Amino acid sequence: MKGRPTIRDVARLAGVGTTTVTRVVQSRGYVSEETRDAVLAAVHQTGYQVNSVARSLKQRRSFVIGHLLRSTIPNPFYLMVARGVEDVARSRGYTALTYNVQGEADAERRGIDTFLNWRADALIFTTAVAAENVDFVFARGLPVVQVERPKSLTAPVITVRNYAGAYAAMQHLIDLGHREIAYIGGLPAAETLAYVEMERVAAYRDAMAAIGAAPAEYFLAGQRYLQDAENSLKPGYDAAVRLLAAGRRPTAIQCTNDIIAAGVLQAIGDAGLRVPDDISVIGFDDTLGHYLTPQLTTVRLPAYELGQTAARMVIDAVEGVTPQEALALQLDATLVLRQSTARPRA
Amino acid sequence: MKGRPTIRDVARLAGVGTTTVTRVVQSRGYVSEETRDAVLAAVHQTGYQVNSVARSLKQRRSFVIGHLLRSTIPNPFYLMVARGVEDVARSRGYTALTYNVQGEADAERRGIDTFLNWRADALIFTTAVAAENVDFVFARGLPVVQVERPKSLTAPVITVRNYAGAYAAMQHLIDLGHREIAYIGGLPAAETLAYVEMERVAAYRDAMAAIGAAPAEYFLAGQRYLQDAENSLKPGYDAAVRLLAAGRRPTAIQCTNDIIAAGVLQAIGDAGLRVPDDISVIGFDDTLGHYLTPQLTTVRLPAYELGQTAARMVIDAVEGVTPQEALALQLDATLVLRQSTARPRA
DNA sequence: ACGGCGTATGGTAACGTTACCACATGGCGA
DNA sequence: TCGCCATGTGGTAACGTTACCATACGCCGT
Repeated sequence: MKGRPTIRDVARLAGVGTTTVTRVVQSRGYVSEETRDAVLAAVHQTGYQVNSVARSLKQRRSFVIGHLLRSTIPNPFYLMVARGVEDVARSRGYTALTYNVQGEADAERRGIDTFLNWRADALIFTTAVAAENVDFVFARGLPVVQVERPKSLTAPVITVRNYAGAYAAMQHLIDLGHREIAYIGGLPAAETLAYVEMERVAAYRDAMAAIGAAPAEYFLAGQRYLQDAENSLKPGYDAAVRLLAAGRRPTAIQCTNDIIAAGVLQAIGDAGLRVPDDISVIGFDDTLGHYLTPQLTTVRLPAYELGQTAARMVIDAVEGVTPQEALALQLDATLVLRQSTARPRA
Repeated sequence: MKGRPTIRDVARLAGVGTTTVTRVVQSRGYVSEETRDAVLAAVHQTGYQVNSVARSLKQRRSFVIGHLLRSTIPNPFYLMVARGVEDVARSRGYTALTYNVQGEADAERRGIDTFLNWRADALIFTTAVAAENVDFVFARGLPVVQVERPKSLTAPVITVRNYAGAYAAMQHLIDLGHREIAYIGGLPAAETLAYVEMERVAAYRDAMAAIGAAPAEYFLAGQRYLQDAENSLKPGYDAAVRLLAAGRRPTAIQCTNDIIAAGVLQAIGDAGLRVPDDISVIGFDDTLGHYLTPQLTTVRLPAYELGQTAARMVIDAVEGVTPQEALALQLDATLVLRQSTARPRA
C-alpha cells in the first residue's frame, strides 16, 4: 500500500494540470466538457478522493461543524438534537462531528480545543456546561450557538418556550378540574436567569395563582440527581412518597421531567393508588412518556428542530448570510395528551 | 483578527528555530531546560496552539478515532458505548469523533468517506449497517472493529454473550417455577450468522427443550419496527394482546428487548392483569427497565465496557502493539433482577 | 590526539491542496 | 484593425507542521 492517490496522480493520468483537476472536483471555474470527462475518468480509475486535511490547511477552514453534546445522563433528547444538526449540516455541504462532554467543564474545554485546532467552521453547544467556555468561543468570533439551556448570556441561543409549555400542561390539569396540584422539580441552580427550571416553576406558580390556589412545590437535591439511571429515579420516587403521606393529598402532580415522573408513577403504584384514577401525573421532555404505564401525558421538546435551527443559524453565520449577533430564538414545546391525566375523583 | 499564531511566531519570540518549538510542544527529543522554559513562555504569551490540520497533513495521520454510531432509535445504549470509546481514546492521546449514521447504509458510507478523507487512524462501527462498508474499510488495512452486531464476517468484532445472557434469564424464570414461557422477538433478518436475535432465540429454545416444554414464539415484523418511539411500542403491545387472547396463557414472557417489554407491560395492564402476580415479564438490554412500572427484570448489556474495549483494540492495532487480526471478543451480559418476575400463580 | 557518542539546535524540504497569476484562443463591437 | 471579454488551461507559491539532515560542543575511552 503506497498511500492514496493524490491530485497529481489524477492530473498526470488525465494529461492535465493539477489546477484543472481541482476545478473539476470542485465543479467551479471554466473547464471544457471533454477535459472534465477525462478528469472524471481518471478520478474514477485511480479511486481518488480529496484529502480533506490538505484542503483545510490551504483553505483555512474545514466545513466541519463541531457539536458539543452535554449528555450527562444517556438521554434520547441529545441524540435527536444531534440528528437535526447533522441533517442540516449535510444538506448544506458540511459535516457535523460530535464531541461528548459528559457534563464536565474540563471535557467541554478539551472539546473546544479539539475543534478549534481542527479549524471547525462553527460550534454548537447542546446544553453548555460552563458559560466561560461559550464566551471564550464567542469572543474569538467563531460562529456559535447554544441549544436549550443558555449558559453564556452574550452568545446566541435557541431555547424552548418552557413557560408556555408548562403553562399549557397546567391549563390542561385545571381544565380537567384539578385545583390541588403539586410540583416536583429540580432545584434551580440559578446559574443563569433563563434556566429552564425557573421558567417551568414560574408557569406553575402563575397558573396556581390564576385559580387562587396555593402552590405546593418539592425540589430535588440540586445538580447531581440526573447523573445516572440508578440515582435519577429515586429522588422523584421519594418526593412522591412524602407527598402522598401528607395530610392533604394533591389530585395531580406536575413533574419537571419524565424521569422524575417515572419515579412518581412507581411511588403511586407502590402506595396502592392508580394513575390517573386517583391521581393525575404530567411529565416534561417526552423522553420516556411513551413507554411508561400508563403512558405519560407530557410536554414534548422539539429536539430535532432545535438541532436543525441551530445548524442553520451557525451555517448562515459562517457563510455571512447573517452576521452573528447575540440573538435568541425560541421554539414551541407541545403538550402531548396520553393516559396519565384525567378528571379528579368527585 | 489576523489569524492564530503559528509555530513561527513562537519561534521568533523565543529566539529559537521552529524545530525546537516542535520539540518542546511534543516534548520529545533533546531540549535544554532553559530553552524549553523560553519556548513555553512564548507559547503562553502568544496563546499558541498546534494546528492539528497541518500536523495531520505532515504526519499523515490524525490521532482521530472515527466512531460510526447506528442509533436508529434514540437509545441510551449508543451514548454509553460512545462514552466508553471516548474515555479510552482520550486517555491514550486520541480524540474520538462521532458520526451518526441513523441506520442508513448511505449515511454510513458518507461517514466512512468523511473519516477516511480526514485521515482518521481507526474506525469503530457501533452496530454497522452494511457488511460491505465494514469490509471496505477493513480491506484498506485501516484498524477497525465492529461493536455488538457483526456485519462483516471477516473484520474484528466485539460482541455480547447474548446466548448466555438470555439463558440466564430463562433459567431465572424456570427456577421460579415457570414452564409456560413465551418469547417475543424481532424477526431475525438472518443477514449474519451471529445476529443477536438468533442467539437469544436459541437460548430460549434450548432452555425450553431442557425442561421438555414446547416453545411459543412471536416475531415482530422485521427490520423497521425499531424506527421511532411511536412505532416501536405497538408491535410488542399487539403481540402481547394476541398472546393473552390465546387459549392457554403463558405464565411468563421473555422479550428480546426492553422496548418490546414496555409494550407488553402496557398490554398486560390494559387486559386487567398484573405483573408479576399474574404474569412475569423479562426484558433485554436494560435501556428502559429501570423506569417502567414495575421495574423490569432484564439483561444488562455492558455498553460502556463494549466501547472501552473497542477503543483499546483499535488503538493497539494503530500503535502496532497488536496486529489487527480478525479476532472476536465477547463480553458478559448480566441478569438484573427487579420487580417484573415472580413465582407463577399456584 | 582522535573517534565516537550523547546532547542541543537549526535549516529546509516535503505533506496535498488551492489561490493567484499568467497565458492563450476566439469572437465581437467600435 | 484593435482592444476587450468570455472561455480554457497550467505553473507555482503558499497553508503550518514535522522528518530528516546538518552542525556543534563536550566528554570519555583508548
